[in-house]
Amino acid sequence: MSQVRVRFAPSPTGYLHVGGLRTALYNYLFARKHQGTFILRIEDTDRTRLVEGAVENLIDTLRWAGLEFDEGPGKGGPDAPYVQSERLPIYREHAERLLRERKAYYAFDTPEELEEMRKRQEKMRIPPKYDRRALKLTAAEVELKLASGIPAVVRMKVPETETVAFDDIIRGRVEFSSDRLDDQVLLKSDGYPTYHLANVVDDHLMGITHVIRGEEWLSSTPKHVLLYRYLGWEIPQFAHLPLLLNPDRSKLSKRQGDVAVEDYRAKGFFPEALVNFVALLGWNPGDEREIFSLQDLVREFSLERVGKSGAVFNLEKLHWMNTEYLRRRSNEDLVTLLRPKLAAAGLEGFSDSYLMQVVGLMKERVNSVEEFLTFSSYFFRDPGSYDEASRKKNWTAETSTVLRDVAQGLDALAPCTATGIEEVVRVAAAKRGISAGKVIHPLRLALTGVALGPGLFELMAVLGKETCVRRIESAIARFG
RNA sequence: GGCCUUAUCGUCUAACGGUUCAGGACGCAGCCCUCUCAAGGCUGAAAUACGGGUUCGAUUCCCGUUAAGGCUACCA
Repeated sequence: MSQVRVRFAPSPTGYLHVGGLRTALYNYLFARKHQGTFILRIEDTDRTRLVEGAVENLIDTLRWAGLEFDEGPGKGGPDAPYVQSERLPIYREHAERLLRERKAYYAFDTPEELEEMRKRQEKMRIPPKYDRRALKLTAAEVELKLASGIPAVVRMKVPETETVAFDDIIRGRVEFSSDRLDDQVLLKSDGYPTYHLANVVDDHLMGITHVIRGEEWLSSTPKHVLLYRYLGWEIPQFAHLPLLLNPDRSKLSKRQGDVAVEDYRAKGFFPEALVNFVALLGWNPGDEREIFSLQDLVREFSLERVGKSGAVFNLEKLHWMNTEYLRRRSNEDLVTLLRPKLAAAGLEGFSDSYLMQVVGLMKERVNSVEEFLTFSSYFFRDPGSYDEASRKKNWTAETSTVLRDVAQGLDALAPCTATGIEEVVRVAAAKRGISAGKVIHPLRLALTGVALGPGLFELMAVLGKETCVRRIESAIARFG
């Protein structure tokens, strides 16, 4: 196999889609696996859909995910520029070549005329397709229209009846009959190319060996094959990836949940977890391993093991995956990640050793760094409210009396250790002749405001006795 | 409507004609552990869309049906 060159070619319409992330990932893995080159190319040929800052966002998100590209915008490379809007003359040149060779032709139809034509065809129940009225124009008529500045497009001339076939790495041989193919617009009236022209021209000029992209492109591939043939170019290998799906099995869309990688990033998912998760949507190693670092994936990946059917983007498994990665992080790492989130919530001034203890207690109970705050805010501030169900169930007539005993016992406790605290609590319970549980549950409520969390004595040792006593007193003041 | 693609537990998937009561994972249920919640351990329910072939033998190959999805733009 000659030197592998692959590309990820998103259009900058705002954010990186998780489906795009997987496409980028598979391209990246394939390139690295074969010591090839991974190229980022920006397909910004639709001026109406441009979004400010989208390219920077795309690059930033790719970097976050760990997918470094070798050539692309901002990075340069032998085939620069890698932004299609900066390559307009190249597309025009090739369009003109096709024009000269009569493999393409000018058309001057207005959007209204095309719309009308489509409606008529629909009514007659025939497949909507350009009727080639522009081909009836004489050379002189075309010249005249061009000269007078009437908006013109260049359309490719698809052969009447011919079988267009190609071999897809994932799907095998796929055949189309050319009479079903439309005379695709190649160059728009604003001078920009359509995807089809720009894509084929760039893939050839950039020496792309494998086109790895989503299945939504499968139907337009015969047009691309025809274009390669018209231009006399070698056809790259195609690999059309199965789609990522909504729970209802339609193509993954914004309507049914988060599709932007940055949404998951903002929610605190680890890049390794998201990457690992999407890698397994359509690909598997053939055995029962599921946790893979990017390096592992590079080693194991192959297009041959990519499946054919669409995969539902299953949030629950992503959560599990993220939890797996969280458990694997060191407590030090987690403290480092937690600190800025605390600061953002206006919670500062905690020592590393304090946060290390919090992380130690909560690590097995949270699924993301965010959850250290949402599930255990009581480590960082006194409870603002108390779980009502737990209060009703656990706060009895004798509670305040026994908690006062506990507070007193804590005051007297010299080294405030978990075992020492446990002793205090059990002694207080014994003194009033009640079970330890009768103390533990209301005590937890008084200290944390909630009914769940880590072992109470460890938790109290971390909070420290001043905080514990203060919270006990304020709960007693509140509930009597 | 036309063209193309796809079809194993709810979901992600394994089994590339034969040591398969169809394996694993997520999720779910139960039990154990236990001061709660988790974690952990154990157990369980849960699938080859349907109908024809081919074959000694089909989840696996072929055909049809059905269903789902994609495409059908001067969007990518």
